[in-house]
Amino acid sequence: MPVITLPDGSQKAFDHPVSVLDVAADIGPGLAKATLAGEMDGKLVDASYTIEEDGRLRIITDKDPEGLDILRHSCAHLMAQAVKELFPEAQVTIGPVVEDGFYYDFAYERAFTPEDMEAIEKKMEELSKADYPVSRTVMDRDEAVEFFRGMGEEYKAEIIASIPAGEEISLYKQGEFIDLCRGPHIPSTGKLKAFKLTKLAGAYWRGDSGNEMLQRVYGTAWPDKKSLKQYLHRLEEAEKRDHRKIGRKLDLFHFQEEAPGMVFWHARGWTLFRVLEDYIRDKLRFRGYEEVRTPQIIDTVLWEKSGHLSKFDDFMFLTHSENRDYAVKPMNCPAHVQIFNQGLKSHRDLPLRMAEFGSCHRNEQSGALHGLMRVRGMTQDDAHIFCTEDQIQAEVADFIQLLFEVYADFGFDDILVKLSTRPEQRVGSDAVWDKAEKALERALDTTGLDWDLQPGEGAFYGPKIEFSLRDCLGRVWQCGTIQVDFSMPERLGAGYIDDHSEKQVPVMLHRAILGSLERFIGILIEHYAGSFPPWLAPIQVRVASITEKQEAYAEKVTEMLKNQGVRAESDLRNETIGLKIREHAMQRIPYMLIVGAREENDNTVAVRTRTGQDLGGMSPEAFLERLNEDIACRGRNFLED
RNA sequence: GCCGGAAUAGCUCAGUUGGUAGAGCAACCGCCUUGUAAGCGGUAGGUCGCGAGUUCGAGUCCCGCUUCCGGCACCA
Repeated sequence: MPVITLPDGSQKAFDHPVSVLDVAADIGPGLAKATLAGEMDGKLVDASYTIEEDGRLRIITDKDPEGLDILRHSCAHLMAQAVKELFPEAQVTIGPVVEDGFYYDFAYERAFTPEDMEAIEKKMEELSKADYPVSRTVMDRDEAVEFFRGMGEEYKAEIIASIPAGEEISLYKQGEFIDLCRGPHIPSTGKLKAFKLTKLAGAYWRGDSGNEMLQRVYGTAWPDKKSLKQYLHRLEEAEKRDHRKIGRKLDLFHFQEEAPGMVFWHARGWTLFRVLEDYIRDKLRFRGYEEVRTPQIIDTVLWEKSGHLSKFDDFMFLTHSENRDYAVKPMNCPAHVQIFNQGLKSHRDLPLRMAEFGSCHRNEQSGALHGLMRVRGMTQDDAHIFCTEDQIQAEVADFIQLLFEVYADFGFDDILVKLSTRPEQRVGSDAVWDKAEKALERALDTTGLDWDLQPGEGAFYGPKIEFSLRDCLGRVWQCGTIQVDFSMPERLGAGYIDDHSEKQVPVMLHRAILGSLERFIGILIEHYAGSFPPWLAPIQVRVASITEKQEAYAEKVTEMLKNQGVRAESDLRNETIGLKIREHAMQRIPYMLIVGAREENDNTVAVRTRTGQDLGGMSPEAFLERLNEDIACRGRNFLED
């Protein structure tokens, strides 16, 4: 005779076992209709789940985040049902929920076409209208394997076979369609009213490129049509922020066929690049780094010694000249060790922090390239810290602090932090790994950040921390990193003399704040949607004359600003002021100074921002003062806040 | 690299069953002398990504390649 406690603390007593749906109906018909599932004593269950014991129940509707996930998961099943009806030969595999939607992978003799996708979506509409009840049954593991094998579903059988024997397998059935699933699911297919299939893709079975490729269909699902429409609109808006589009519109850079994955920086993009580089240089100056520069191509002998050539030869650009083989450097560390190795180092020299804006080339696989985010020619804001094991933690903590200081200057508040620990294949003793992993972990914990552990994901030479940011469509890109390296210094013969006059091998920390300047600029473009804060904007100020009579005055104002270090340009074209304003506003230039007869007469400028705010008239000097305040704080345009 | 899609003027895109390649914006040249998001008129601009094939004839159909886009895999 269950007594059920609801989230508001109220209790309901029943003299017979009841389902989640019964409880919802007892509360009200509206809630019963909205019920998708329940949470019984912290465990998600179907709406049809029978409650026999006392417990705490929460009714899940599409207003709950769990409800939305259930809706999407059920939508994946609906899609699988549609695919099986249209393509009975197709085999189902897995269909999980992802951000904003779901996907399902199918094994089929040919690839699905965009037309197939439309047909699948149409079939889903039909199946939803038919409002099939979704029912749950359980089976013994071996029974389930046989069951799916009997249906010709080899992939499902394989998945189930990998579940430990004796475990109960739950199956969900809607109409003729049956799928293995932990659940829970919605009570009937009619609950799915707002969905859309979004993209087709190939995906490897079990995520392994050695396996066959399956057909993946992505979709999105929402509680109602309005939310779906809003989501699709959000996507459209996000796509407008695409750094490749904005890069073209703002004349920042381009790519061309003859140099895939390598950037042609235009004047404005290069200005941005240099501002960013100088900004980091300035940060490093006060943190005890020394900046160096190392060769672009180095004899392959060094890359053999470092171990890179044997591991990454497919990804290195090789070149040959006068009976010598060279590699274009894919990373800077071996070169930095060469500098470290010049002259005998003492423990008093450690930690030694060596930075380089290192231009590196990696022959990334063609399918991996993605605008500025994944390139073949990149510039890392790289540095290597040579230190003792005891210095690791302090150096890491110091670096994380610096990284967050930098990211804060750009207003990033969604930084994904991951710690990757020892993989199976590795160098170095367990004692050393213990020490390094602990050091990274402690350094992370002192920051109070949320971070994820990725066991076994570290490099063979040491553990690492990764800092990732998202692009306009939510794709995650690793930017900053700090990695401990127990291997390279020894391989390349680095050493220092300790306080007992003994030779020791230093630990090397590889670290980058931005990662690659290219990728970071790509992220920045999307983050600001091209409206860079004044300190970053390639052109900060545009002085626009109203008629040609103000040419000389406009030039004078522009020159004055330029002499004060402002990136100012004048627009003296014989065009209407309306056109000039439109064009410069679209170019996202933070400030426009408009000069007509009145301004020339008063020795002022009329200040307008790219968002259309009118700051009124002021002297050029007064404007300069405000601009400099703005630039100094690195915040957003003062008029936009 | 793998699966799918795409490539037409500087940009965004149209181009029917195979029959002499189009628009808007930008550019250039005039006129206008302009007051806070597009002034008016004119001119020019293309080996339809590259290569081969089918055909009397290919932007359009077939094949190969390149690059890009969306995923997957990879990322020292």
